Amino acid sequence: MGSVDRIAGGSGLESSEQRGPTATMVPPMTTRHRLSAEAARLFAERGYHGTSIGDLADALGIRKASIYSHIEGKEDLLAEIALAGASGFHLALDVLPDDIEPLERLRLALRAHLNVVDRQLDVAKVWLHEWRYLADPARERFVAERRRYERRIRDLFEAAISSGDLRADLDVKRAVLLFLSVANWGYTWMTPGTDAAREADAFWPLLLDGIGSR
Amino acid sequence: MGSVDRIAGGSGLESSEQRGPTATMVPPMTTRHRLSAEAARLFAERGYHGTSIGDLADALGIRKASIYSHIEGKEDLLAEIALAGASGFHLALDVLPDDIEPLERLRLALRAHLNVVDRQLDVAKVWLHEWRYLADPARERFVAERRRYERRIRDLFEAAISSGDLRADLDVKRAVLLFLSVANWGYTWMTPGTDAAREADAFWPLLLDGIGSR
DNA sequence: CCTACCGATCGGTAGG
DNA sequence: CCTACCGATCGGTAGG
Repeated sequence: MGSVDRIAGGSGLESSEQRGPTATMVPPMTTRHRLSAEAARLFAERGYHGTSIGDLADALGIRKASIYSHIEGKEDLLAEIALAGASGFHLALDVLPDDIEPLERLRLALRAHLNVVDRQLDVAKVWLHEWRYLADPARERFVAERRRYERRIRDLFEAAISSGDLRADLDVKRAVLLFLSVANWGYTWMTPGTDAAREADAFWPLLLDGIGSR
Repeated sequence: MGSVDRIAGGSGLESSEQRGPTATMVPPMTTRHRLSAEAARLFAERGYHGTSIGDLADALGIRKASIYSHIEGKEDLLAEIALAGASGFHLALDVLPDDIEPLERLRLALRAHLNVVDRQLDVAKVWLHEWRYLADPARERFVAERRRYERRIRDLFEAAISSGDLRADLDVKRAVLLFLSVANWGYTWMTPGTDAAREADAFWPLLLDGIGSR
């Protein structure tokens, strides 16, 4: 549980591998960072219950008992990754420009969300599926962060209605669900090479104007 | 593996509980049926790797060794449930009336999909998430069924474009993805009491006409 | 970071 | 459907 506090800005869970010869001066990853990254990768691939501490140790090239010098228990890793996912999505909204129209903000929010899914696919998968294996103090915190995120998306919708960019009679609850459906379903079809901004902009007119012929 | 063939029409996975005093003459559930239903329930709740054969035995009130008189291995159950999910979604499309306009068929397809999610929530969750723990002969069959389902939805879109009900310049690939996003994301917000047809009809104008103000 | 080890539980089998 | 049992692995600890 305690290790959750160790997440610094940027969460350090972006990638578990060093870049190739084109990138220069990338600092070495500490074992603690590699542990987080490998845990995200394995939890995403095999699931939390399908990944053993021994699997993690093998991935790091150390003995499994050594894992416990970094964490107190396996669930620490799940809590850390799930909350890092929440941080990633929140941060993506935080850095949105605020001198633009509400509808434009909403468009950029879709871009931002799909971008996080694409750039942190492992973390996003844990954020979507594995969080439910969290036990209660961490689980409650996670659920609160997720609800807060949904509220922030809803607020963007409300603002765009107030400004007249979206229909005044819009079914906000379901419009938010529609937005989140598209945004979260991205994990199924996005691969590391996907251009998230391009995809978001391709979905945007579908959402805005619909699929109908009129 | 072999037990997959035992799925009859309707799959028998609808519910693990007998009805209350209002329903009459409901035939007793065999242990084999209860095993499937409990497995779907537990796999949906705790995940495939988070559910032990002992958990299943406890849920049925028998010893875990007795489970093996019904299945050859734990994965049989996963294959059976995942493929029962595929059957459920396909069947829902099969029974759609074919003397109606393409766009109306598409609307009913959304109803049908959300209805399956609602009525077989446990099976739908396994169909969405747990299938990936399937090993290869069963996994390939599952993936083929899933692709076939997506193709059927795509065909409905193509037909509705041909008939002029949907825009001729529609981005079909992403429109299908939008449809499936909404349909599949339903598992997160639907509860046993949800009116699936009502929900589908509430999402429909959002999809058709969009959320924009024009 | 290691070796050595713990009790509990895992999926599964033998043989009724 | 049961009792009895299997080797392997689980998360985790002791003690360097």
